Amino acid sequence: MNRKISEADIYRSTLKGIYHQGYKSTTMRAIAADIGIEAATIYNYVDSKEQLLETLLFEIADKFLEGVIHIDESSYAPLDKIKQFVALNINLSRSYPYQVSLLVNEWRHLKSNKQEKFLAHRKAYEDIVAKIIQEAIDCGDLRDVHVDILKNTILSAVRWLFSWLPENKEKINPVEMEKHILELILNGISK
Amino acid sequence: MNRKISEADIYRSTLKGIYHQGYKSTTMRAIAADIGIEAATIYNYVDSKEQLLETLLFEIADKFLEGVIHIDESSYAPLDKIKQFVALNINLSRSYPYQVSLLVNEWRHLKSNKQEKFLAHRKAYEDIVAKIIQEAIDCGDLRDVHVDILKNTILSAVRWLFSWLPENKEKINPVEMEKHILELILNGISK
DNA sequence: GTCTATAATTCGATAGAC
DNA sequence: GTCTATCGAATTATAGAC
Repeated sequence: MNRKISEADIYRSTLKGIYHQGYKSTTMRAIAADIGIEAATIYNYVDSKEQLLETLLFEIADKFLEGVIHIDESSYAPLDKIKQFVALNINLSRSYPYQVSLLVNEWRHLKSNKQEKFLAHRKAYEDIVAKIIQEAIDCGDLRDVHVDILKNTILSAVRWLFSWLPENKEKINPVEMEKHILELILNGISK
Repeated sequence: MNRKISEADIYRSTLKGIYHQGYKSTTMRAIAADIGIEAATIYNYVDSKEQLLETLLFEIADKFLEGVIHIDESSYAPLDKIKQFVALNINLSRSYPYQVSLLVNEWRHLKSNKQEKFLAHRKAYEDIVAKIIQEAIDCGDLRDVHVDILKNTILSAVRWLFSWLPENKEKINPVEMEKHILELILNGISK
């Protein structure tokens, strides 16, 4: 064994860097220094900096799309599908908080064709979410509000977890947390 | 009059650039080209690129802090303060969507001392929000949930507007929109 | 597989002519 | 006030020794 590092070390360091400083500010030198090698060595594992972002980005995007497809294809009632969807977001944000953060902004740094691929991927994901929401409206389980407003409010209401969970010292009981968030989204903040 | 452009042109172009590509990818040359001048000319109006970001960032941060202070100091009941707070977010996101977007991530590109200033500013803002929420819990108007979960869910639930409103073709009636969003946050998505 | 050295580019910012 | 020209630093990526 004459390997100083592994490919996983590079991806882990890249992810940490992008999460804290953003893609552009995370230099190959900084990634290398973080794991104790020189920048040139990275190119023995990956082709380019963009490939690092691309891999990390589509890996987590696939998990979201797969998850929502499975929920959609399940036999749950529409409202229960939405509950499952919120749970999916909480679980992925808990398991992969750093990677989830990439989905918000960093896709802009992909080159044109990869960027289009990502946006198509995201559209497929959001279309399924919108479809589930529409079904829940149609069967009278959800408020009859403009579907975009409903969709974005739901999506947005769980988009703070990826930045909060890593810093959360108290380590709130995850089952309790999910219960509370679900309650807030389904039945509102007011008592 | 021998001025080709104005300071406002520079800030407007900078803001548009950062909104679409991020601070690091928005070069002084690109800003200049967008308004039909050379990059060097910008330095006749501002000292540095960071000054552009700093000005735009604190300008909008001040509006949020001022707004929430006025709400807190008003004679509204706690729950009504929260309604006012949601309305404040919707109004600022509508009036300054590009600038609001800066608050999410771009503050990371400020230099250390300005970054600390921003974070102190943001903490003051969120502390007031937390205080209002706690008061509303105490008087029995809000669900008795961990205040961080409540705060982040509310803050997050209106954080999609700045990116959605500029692209919203249908131009939904703003009064109607505010009513619906308020309803979703206060009473939940389920009917 | 990792290193040193460096090529090629791009960026923020300045100097000085007009 | 705006321009051309350019400096100096930083970046991604490659070449080649070991």
